[in-house]
Amino acid sequence: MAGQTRKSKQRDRILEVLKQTRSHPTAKWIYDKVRKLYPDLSLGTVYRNLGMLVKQGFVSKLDFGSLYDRFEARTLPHHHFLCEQCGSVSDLDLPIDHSLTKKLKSATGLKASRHEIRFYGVCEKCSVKK
Amino acid sequence: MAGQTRKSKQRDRILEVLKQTRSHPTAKWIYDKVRKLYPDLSLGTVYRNLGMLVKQGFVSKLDFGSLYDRFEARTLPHHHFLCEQCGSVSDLDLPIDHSLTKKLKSATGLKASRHEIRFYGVCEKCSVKK
DNA sequence: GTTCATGCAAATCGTTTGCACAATG
DNA sequence: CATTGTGCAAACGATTTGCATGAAC
Repeated sequence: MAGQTRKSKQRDRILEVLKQTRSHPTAKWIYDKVRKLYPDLSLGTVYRNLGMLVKQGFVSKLDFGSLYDRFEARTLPHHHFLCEQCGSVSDLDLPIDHSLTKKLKSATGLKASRHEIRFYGVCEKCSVKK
Repeated sequence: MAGQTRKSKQRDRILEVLKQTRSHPTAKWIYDKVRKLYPDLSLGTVYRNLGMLVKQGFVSKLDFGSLYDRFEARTLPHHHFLCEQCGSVSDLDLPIDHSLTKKLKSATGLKASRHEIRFYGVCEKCSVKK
């Protein structure tokens, strides 16, 4: 009843391609890569397999939040808390630590103009609901 | 030739609604709110006006990255650098500062299980291209 | 009156899903 | 053979866009 996972050449290749890149590709990019070996591959298969690989923990989906655009009338930089249960986003009033961008510069040479910290957890409302 | 921006009741109301909430609403949510006053409002108008307000700096669009899902075969937590020019995403090897979640807890009471820092700037490749 | 903003509907685009067939075990 | 994975195409859902009409100036 657990539902088995069978081997699939397509899935193996998808994971391999993903392991061999340092970029953070989209499904389409992976599709184009893998299609060189399996020209009949379909995008749907890529999405399905990525979903399985994420579920199995071999792959991370970069969590850029929900599918929806979200807006706010608060323009100054600030951090966010994202509830993993209800998907809500809350502003945080933590002070901005400007030394972080300096640390980034000295460690990597990259010049960032700003940064945002995203904390992930369970918000108060959701932790009350058992 | 600059193209003028005229006053519009709909846009005023959209900004007002956005200013009065502490949440980070979607376009649809705003649409439903504003429609109580202007029942003929269309979603397209909401999107158009949000775009204008963002361009004018009155509103921020929460930058959750591109429309596309992005994947990576790197499962351990790490930070990211996002290029504002070419949209590329790079992994960073900065150490994870676990004291941040403790600071969050003592400042707000919120318990985060993890966090991610996103630095925004111009990547090396793009800063070379003039 | 000229130009910009609106409402409506159709188009777009990334992602998901139903289905018949092929591959796995 | 029983079940899972695939390709294909259609469906889906958020966002964008073309167009005729209405509002701003």
